[in-house]
Amino acid sequence: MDRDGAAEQSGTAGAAEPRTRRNRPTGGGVTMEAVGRLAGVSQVTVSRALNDPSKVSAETLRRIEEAIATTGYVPNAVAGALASSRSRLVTALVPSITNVVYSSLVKSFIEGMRAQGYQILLSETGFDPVEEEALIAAHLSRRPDAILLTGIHHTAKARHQLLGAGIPVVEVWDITDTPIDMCVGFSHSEAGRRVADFAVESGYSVAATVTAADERARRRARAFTEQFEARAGRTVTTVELPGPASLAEGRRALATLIESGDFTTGAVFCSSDLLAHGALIELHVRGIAVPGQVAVIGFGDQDFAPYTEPALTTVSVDRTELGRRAASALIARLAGEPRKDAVINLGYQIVRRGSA
Amino acid sequence: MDRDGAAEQSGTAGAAEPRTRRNRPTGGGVTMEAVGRLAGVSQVTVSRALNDPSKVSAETLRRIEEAIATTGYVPNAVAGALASSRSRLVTALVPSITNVVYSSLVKSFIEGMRAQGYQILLSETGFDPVEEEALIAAHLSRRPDAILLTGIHHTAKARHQLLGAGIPVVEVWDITDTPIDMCVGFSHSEAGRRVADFAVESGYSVAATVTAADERARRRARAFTEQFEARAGRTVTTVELPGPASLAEGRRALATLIESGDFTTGAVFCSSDLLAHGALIELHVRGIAVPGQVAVIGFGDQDFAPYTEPALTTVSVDRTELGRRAASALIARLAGEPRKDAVINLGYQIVRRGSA
DNA sequence: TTGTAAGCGTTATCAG
DNA sequence: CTGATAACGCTTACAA
Repeated sequence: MDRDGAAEQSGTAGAAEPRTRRNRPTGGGVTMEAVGRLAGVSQVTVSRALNDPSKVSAETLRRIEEAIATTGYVPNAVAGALASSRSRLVTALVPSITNVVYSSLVKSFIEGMRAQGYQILLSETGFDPVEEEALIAAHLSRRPDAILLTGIHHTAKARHQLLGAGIPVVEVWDITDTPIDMCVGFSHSEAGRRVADFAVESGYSVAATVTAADERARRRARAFTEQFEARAGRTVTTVELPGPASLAEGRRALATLIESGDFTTGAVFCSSDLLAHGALIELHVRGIAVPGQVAVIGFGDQDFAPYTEPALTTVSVDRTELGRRAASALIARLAGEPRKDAVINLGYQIVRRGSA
Repeated sequence: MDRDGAAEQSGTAGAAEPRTRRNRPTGGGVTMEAVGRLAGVSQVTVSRALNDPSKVSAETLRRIEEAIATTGYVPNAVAGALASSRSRLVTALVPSITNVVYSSLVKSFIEGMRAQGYQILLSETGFDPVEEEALIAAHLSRRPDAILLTGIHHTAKARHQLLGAGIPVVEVWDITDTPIDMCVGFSHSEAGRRVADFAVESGYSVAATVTAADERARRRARAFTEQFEARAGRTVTTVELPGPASLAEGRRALATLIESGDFTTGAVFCSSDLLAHGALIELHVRGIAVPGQVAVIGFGDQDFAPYTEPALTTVSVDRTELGRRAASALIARLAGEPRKDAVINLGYQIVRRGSA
């Protein structure tokens, strides 16, 4: 079979058609038109064959499929989106793509959306609302069918543009009574408070927090501190890191805490498991018994948490479920279903292991 | 100022224009047309104001900017891409987005591309070439200006479609003399061999490998094994995991190795730092001296590697630089520069710390 | 079952 | 400096 069927057909087409604006530069794209010509049908029929094969006769379908195979045709989703005003594209904004907490959430979100034929355009805001605003505009320019945002705090302009876009929006990893559209997450302040309860009830009368530069983490730490101070009547020592969480920062924070002399025994609530793991290592190196002298509580329940030494007591949030629920919330809206549960609280769970 | 300027203008426009096909459904999108009407200029002038302000008078520009602000206009990149056949979109495919090794690489790639105005459509292949093939087709349908792939092994159909797309392609995290287009990475087999040299020269005469389900990791392990056996004259014990690397799997693998009795002393080469860290923990729990009785070597030099106990000896690959170079390679091509270095070998570095 | 025609919101070309 | 006008490659009526 002739590899270059299109060229052959152009002869068939006959008389000199007026040449179009662009001199068909690189072979950049086979069109439905070309596929149709090769299959002996019109362009629309090819469109139908692709979008709803039941509307095309078996024989025609076969010829079209053959033509697609020989031309190596790849549908142009850009043109499709413009014509139908449905892009089958969904946008997602997360604070960090290298942080498993977010990437695992996004992973299950992507899987959920992909199962329905949606592709995901992902960007990272770096925890910065201004950056987020710029990215929202950039994403909106691609005319996504829906959008996922992390957190509930966005600039006024961002909210305005989101509302103006008229598409379903889901905010995740936090919770509010007044979402832009929909929301699936949990309460960070409540989680912080409950960890304080847990610490108090576990018998710790002294506490410290180690918190990365993340508004939600700070909110947890603040709630923890208030509750712990209220119940234990002791001031909580606070360490706020200037940057993101890491094992190294966890070690350093514990070293600081211990060496300062302010904190020699008690419970440390870290804003992430990574920090907590670092804390564990530093304590081990210094020969400080865990949880005997110092207890450590993490946040996130990352997959390594059960395997640290001792195993990490932490707060578990089902990120996979969260991503899944975010996806199905959007999918329901995209399918035209009326919005039912605008706010879904997935909660969290304090998992007691060896470290506290 | 009237919020709904467009409506006001439609009165100005005068007589009944023939209504278009769609009844302007949701206010889904302000157009350049609408902005132009409000600013008292034509649609093309708005386009110019946005793409090349120097071609528009200062006064006109001001009025257009005002109109954009009051209408909340967001450019339609879909229409723009169709008209210009440049999408300003670049596609990236990685095996896993939750694995820092890849996400950190992608992060710096994204930053590099974004600086030039490109957005990145990211998907995860799950280490599966068939899945990758499907994703390549899906991505190509968005008509990206360029594409980044992880690794050098792709299905024949994928290669064919990539070639047909006629866009710059960069393959990363591996190396070959025959890239689809360009390639930036390092040699996995060479790295494996050099780790074997390192182990032999460090005095270990017994070795084992623990390897996750990743073709490149296996290639490193195989090269390590061959070289070690050749130089030390001893068979290398091999543990191949069925799934991805994790701290848990690292612990388990070491437990298996030790309990089998085949391996009581020597060096263990793990296919990732995560596995190595798990190994360290398991050895610690069992009271086995590191590196005295068992030495551990990781791969990747993740940020936690210097902070494990003992600090992890591992193979460092500059992923940030890799992502950056991949971006600049594409950007150069997109700017029309001729391809210079089609293959860039960034190498790797064996970092000796405490564990081996 | 298939085809024709119009239009999606831009950019590129060509005039003025 | 500004404006018509023709594409870009599809999808959606509407007709045959």
